[in-house]
Amino acid sequence: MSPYDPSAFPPFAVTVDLVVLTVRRHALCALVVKRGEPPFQGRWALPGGFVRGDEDLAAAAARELAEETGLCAHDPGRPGVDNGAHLEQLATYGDPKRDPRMRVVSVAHLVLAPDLPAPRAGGDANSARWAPVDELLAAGDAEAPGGLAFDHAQILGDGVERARSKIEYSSLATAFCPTEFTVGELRRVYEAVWGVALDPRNFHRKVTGTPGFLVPAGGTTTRQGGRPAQLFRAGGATLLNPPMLRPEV
Amino acid sequence: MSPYDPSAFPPFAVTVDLVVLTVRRHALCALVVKRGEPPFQGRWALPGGFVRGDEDLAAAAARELAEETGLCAHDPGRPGVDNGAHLEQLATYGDPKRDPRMRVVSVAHLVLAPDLPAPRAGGDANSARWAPVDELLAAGDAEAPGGLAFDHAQILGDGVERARSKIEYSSLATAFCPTEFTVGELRRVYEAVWGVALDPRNFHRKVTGTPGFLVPAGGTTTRQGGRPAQLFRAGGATLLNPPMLRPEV
DNA sequence: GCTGTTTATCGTCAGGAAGACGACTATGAT
DNA sequence: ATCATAGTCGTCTTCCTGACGATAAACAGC
Repeated sequence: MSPYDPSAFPPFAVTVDLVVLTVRRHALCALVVKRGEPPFQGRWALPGGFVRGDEDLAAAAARELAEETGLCAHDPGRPGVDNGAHLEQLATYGDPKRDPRMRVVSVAHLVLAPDLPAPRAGGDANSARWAPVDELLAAGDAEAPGGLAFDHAQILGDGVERARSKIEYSSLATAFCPTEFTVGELRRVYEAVWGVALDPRNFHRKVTGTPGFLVPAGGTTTRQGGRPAQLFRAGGATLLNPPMLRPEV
Repeated sequence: MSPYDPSAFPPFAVTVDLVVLTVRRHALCALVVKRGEPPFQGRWALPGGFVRGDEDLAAAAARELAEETGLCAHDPGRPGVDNGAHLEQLATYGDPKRDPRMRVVSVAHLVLAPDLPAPRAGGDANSARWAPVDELLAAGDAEAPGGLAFDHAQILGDGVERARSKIEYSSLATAFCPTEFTVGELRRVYEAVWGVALDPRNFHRKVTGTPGFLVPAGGTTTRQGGRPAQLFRAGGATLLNPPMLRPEV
């Protein structure tokens, strides 16, 4: 068969879906939007949309992210503005039955963002919200009445697992923090993402002792109450060696 | 816009490409096939092909793998025969210009296989071979005369990097070994994949001391020369904690 | 001002893991 | 018999981590 005869392959629709994670009030939260049309009308789903004909996958993800949140994604693959969120490709989902209407292959992307103001979804604030991932995943998949649409529960679970493991050996946890942050704020990020309590003294020793992880920003803040804490910025290091260790069990 | 109006999205072709890695003669090698038609006619490329209309992505990858190598892939996602190779999704490549003829989105998969007999490619042995990844990557990308076709140098590089990092914290290195193997053979896998020399004594202590990594198979072999070595099988553990450490620099 | 509370930061100590490397063992080759 | 090769067991030092005591600097309430 000729691999490029247009009749030799079936047509696919390609979409991007976004797992946008942030830490709000000590909980790991994901952005979900309410579906306005069938199937799964009225159900919550991950934001996403079709890839355009002349558009790269990462560009499509960044465009959808900007449309949904106003965030400017910082693609680590190419230098540029980094006043935004971290964006990386997560995985691709292509089960023939994942969309009941047609064959859709979805390239899921993972976004890690600092705490944001209330989400906007094309101006309609009622149709988008931050929801704790524990609640979303406990609600089950699309078979369950309150579960996410399509296979989005699976996608969200994969994204959360990626985030949980990636902050172990990279400095990505800083993507959940504002530009300047304290060691305590960074620790609360780890605690929220992993769902565990960490020893503040050992955590402080670890992160300040890892070269390139944090650089002092020169000020202090007392926004958490208690003794003023030094402010830091994310350092140049992206890989932590040795890694942060997630506590057992 | 209606997201499911067929006129609202452009048509894509979806393919799977395979990064099939093995260890041969102390070198990490990848399977490449010679292209029989333009573009890049006569150049080496990764094996792959179109996803069928009713086929899951992993199934398409397993089918292509079987067609190219006769290997039976062991998808860790679902239980089944595991007399074959490890297969996992790697990443998806969708640059609008990655194929000069049309819009093709390729879902790359990574396969780790034990050393195999000479490859077959549809019966034509001249059109497929194992090549050391160092040579393939040193040859450059599709711009260079001897480089891999399309963006396959990029895909291969990503697959190699995934394999290099994944054997650190998982027991995946055993996927490069036959069913029964010695500690020395497993060490040579790590040395080939990482391109470093490891201390045989510390390596032996590490792998035999990690619970669930190796289980004794009950025999010994002398196929490497020297003192007979105990034979092991891969144990049930998939995640190594603490991980194997790749030496610095 | 004083006291209690909260958070940040520094220090100490014991246990474990890893790198460096010595020593011994069991095979085949000469 | 001797040597080369590979495998296996120990030792020692160093570093990292977890557990946890102690001090520091802010604020709230009396």
